[in-house]
Amino acid sequence: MAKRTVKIATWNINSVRLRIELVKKLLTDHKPDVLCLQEIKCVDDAFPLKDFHKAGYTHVAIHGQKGYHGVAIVSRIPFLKFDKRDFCAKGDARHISVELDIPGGLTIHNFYVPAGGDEPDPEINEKFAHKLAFMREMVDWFKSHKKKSDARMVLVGDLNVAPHEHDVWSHKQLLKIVSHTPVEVDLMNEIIASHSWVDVMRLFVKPPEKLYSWWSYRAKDWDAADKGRRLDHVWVTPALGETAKEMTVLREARGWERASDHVPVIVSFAL
DNA sequence: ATGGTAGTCGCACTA
Repeated sequence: MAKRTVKIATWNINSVRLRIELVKKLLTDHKPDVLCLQEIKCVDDAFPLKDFHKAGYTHVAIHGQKGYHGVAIVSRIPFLKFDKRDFCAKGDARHISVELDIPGGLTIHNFYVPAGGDEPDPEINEKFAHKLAFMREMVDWFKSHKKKSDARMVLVGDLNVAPHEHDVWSHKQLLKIVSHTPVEVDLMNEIIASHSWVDVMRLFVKPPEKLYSWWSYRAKDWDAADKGRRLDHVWVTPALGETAKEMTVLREARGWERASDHVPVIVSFAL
């Protein structure tokens, strides 16, 4: 049977309502089959559904929250089911998953991991404690909920951890900065081990080449300073590793007017 | 060592 190309994009949009025109530009220019959004910053009812419907994305799964966080998956491919989980049981909307209606099936998990505040000590910073607990729960949950359909899974999102030396502009200077501390990287590696997840972005851009998906709003000139971090990720289960054919980090999107501080990551799979 | 920017919802919080 002929392989079908399925293009999946992930983007921390930092308010989907404010940046709906940028989202539409991404959909028009790159035509992903599925777009996973983080930080939509609105409740389900306020999600700009009509814009997505007009653009051909008629299948939409939303896990929204007033003002903060929130994730969604919009798709041209129908869903067989969708699910969401309240990690850490505190009412935060940071996870949603769908199963795509394609031969062989495909489950997509979309995560927005807590940023974790500034101080990398869980004893004095409860936001960092929350981040570590969230990641610990990801490890436990992925280990304890194994089923047959897990063979074909994609995990995307803003994981708020830049794990490798070349995922940050200065490994040495960021070792004590939240997103690049050893305790976070260790936990991320435990999550990866839970399903032998494959880091798709790094299949295409090998170290020591730098790879970033986020540049702070606080830099005077983000492009010239280029003090980025790779906080956004696309992982697949081993059965899908060979199916990833193309990967784009849309750096130019950081320069768009009224940009998000994250840029889209787009991967094409031959499924 | 500090402060720099952005978004939402209100005038504090998260990132």
